Amino acid sequence: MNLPPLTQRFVLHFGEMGSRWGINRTVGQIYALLYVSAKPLNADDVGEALGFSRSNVSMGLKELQSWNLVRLMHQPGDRREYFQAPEDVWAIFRTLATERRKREIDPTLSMLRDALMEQPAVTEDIHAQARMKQMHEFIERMTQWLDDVQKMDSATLDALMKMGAKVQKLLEMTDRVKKVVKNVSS
Amino acid sequence: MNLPPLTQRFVLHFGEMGSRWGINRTVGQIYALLYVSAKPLNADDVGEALGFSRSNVSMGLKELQSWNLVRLMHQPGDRREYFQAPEDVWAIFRTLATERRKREIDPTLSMLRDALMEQPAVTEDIHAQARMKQMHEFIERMTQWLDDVQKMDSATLDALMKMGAKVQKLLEMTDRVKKVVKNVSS
DNA sequence: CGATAATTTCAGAAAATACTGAAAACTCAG
DNA sequence: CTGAGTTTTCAGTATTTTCTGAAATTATCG
Repeated sequence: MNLPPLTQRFVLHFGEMGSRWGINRTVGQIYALLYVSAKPLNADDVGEALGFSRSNVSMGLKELQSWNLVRLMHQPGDRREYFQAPEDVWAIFRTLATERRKREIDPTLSMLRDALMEQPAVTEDIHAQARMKQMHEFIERMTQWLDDVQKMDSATLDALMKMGAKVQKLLEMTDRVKKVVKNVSS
Repeated sequence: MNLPPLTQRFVLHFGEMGSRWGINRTVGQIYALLYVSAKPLNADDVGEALGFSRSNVSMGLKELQSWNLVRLMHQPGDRREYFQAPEDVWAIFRTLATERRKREIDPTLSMLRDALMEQPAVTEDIHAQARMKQMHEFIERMTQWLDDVQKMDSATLDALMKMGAKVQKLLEMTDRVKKVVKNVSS
């Protein structure tokens, strides 16, 4: 690996981090490299920059494509495929959220739904089922909220997050306003 | 493994899921078992229920403790340690968020901060640093928001999430109200 | 303070995962 | 259609992670 110092630090860090997620070191490093690169890179560029075999890069890029995390493009007069990460960090985050949900949340929800339909046969399973119900409700609410949030554009989301805890105050205030309006009109 | 059917399905599912997160199968299964159990379990209970060696259970429980995901207790007249998962799913989620942040986000933030202080030496690193700045700002905003949210109690959070997209409408409405108030009073 | 019960550590075995080079498959210009 | 350029597949190897049993450590009872 022979990268400029800042890039190298970033790439190595994401390699390590990758393994804490389900993603492996190779994939983490490839994504980090694409993320900081000014120009799209082809598989050979990536392999050379990171010191991976060509086939390993191919696997890694395939994985990233399956996550929708890289865009594939072509340069005029060059047959090779070039890859780049999206510019917008918000967009990357959204993709990540969508994909993780598809892989982790949805299967869990479906398992829970199935389990909730069954009639528990033994005492222990009665309690277990009650616990599953709690978890199911929690996840349903969480994903419903995520759906709502995903529909907003980046600007609105940004505004909402900047408000942070103030949303709570807003909630209370709105409550008071509503009451006043009601009193006046009646 | 000899568990009642619903419990078994749940436990196996979380074992598989565990490996998609950084958590390994054993730890996933142990947590699932504790989560659905009506009573606290000791290490032998767990080992027998899941068919793991005593030492493996010990490792798994230690891991879960380091994540603050289990509570340790004692039964009167019994020397063994008993473990249970918290009742409140919200609380579990919060712990998970806190811990993942400590392990994944904070180190990344600190790496990014360091990298942003440096003077890039080559052209590529200038662009790389700009990208890191974007990521840093995004994560800062995200974690600030999480901090705010974590401070709310479960009920408020629940209300907020139920509103979902309506928060946006609320935002717009409040804007109008403010303008009206301003007009009236001037 | 022993003796006993319970937990933890740890070296090595077993299993799972990642990585490579070589070969196969695909793509496209001529 | 041919063949050079490119990407993908895959069997075997290397590496990492998980798991176990035995031994060491710690805690508690009498």
